Amino acid sequence: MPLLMLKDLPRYECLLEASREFPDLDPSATEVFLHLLRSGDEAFRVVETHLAQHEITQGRFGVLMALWGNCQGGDGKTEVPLTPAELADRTGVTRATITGLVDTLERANLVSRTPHPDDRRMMSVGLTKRGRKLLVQIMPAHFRQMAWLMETLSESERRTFVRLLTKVLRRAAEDTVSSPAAPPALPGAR
Amino acid sequence: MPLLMLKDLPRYECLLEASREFPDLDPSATEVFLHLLRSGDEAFRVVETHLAQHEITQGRFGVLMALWGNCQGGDGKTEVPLTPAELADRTGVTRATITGLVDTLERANLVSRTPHPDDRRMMSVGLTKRGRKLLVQIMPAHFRQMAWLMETLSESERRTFVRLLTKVLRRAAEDTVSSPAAPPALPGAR
DNA sequence: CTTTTATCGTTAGCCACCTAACTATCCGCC
DNA sequence: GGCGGATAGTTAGGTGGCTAACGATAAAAG
Repeated sequence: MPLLMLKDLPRYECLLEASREFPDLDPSATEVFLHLLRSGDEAFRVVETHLAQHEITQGRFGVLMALWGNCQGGDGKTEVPLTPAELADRTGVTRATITGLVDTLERANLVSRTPHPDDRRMMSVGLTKRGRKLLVQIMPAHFRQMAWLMETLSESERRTFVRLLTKVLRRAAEDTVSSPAAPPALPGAR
Repeated sequence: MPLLMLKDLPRYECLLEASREFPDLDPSATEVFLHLLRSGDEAFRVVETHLAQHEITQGRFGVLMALWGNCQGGDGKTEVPLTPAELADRTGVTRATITGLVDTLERANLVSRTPHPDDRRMMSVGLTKRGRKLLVQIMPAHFRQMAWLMETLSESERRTFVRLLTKVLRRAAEDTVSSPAAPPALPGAR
């Protein structure tokens, strides 16, 4: 689960010292990077712990929320059954993973699979009554938890935070699209 | 792998709208939370992709770095063999996981297990020559990648960023230590 | 109409995480 | 000295992620 296998982050002086041995090491960049992964892990752990009380993992929750579909789809009426491929697309995991998650959720009677009416290759996955009920039961505390986690940040800090996170996100996204045969220099050194 | 099973983050208006239906939902808090997990995932993916070229996962890299031990231990001489329990402690995973990772690394001849001289219950895990060589080979590009990822942030932005990340980290840490029998109200609603 | 190509969901097999239980060893106490 | 509890590492079994390959179906090409 942890993205960052490092419990105690190195002190800045350590990074500085290491940067003498390794000129490529940018102390402040490394510091931000490590803090980002560390904080993400911890924030994740907090909500994961809560969801676990309902036998729900982050992956299953992602599928349920996608099916719940408040916004995301944006077309007025919210809850709409989706195909596994659409679920994979929205949650960002592979179709194979969706198969497994839907298996689990179906076993727990939280979603149901039905053949797709138009295309016999496809399935249609939708929330069951029980799934809907569980979501309604879980969400308030889930939302409260996120709110609690960010309580110490002012509105202006939050805006700044989102701006910085977005900057990194965009930068990281550049790396994906980099040409397969990489140009001579840095961008990820692929 | 992904902490956040949600590829496209909801627009702020969506969160605002949803907050009318769910009063517990704090739009700006949720926005920060989702961005944090999303950016963490992406940053992780970037370095993971690089490490994968050397048949190294983030977990194995964590173990290797712990054994390399620049700073962390802090006692002058850097590289020191560690016991599995120490590795687990420093990397933040269970001893069982360490067993698996060390198995893999040992098979690849990057680390070696030897009986601990003082205590026959313990093992002593150390880098092999090959492991040391691989690290020296990997690290420069790894450092460059982190630097590249943060290149768009000024030094002052980085300081702000670390401050905000630390704030969230500390808040999240509060949740762990919360009394098993929780006090009446919120703190994570455990 | 037939053949190819693309797409769907699933399967099989790998990896790294977890918890719980186990064996071996050490240590404190009588 | 011997015995009970703590601690070491491992094992067993579960989960959720991945890739690669598959059979079924649909759509495009001939």
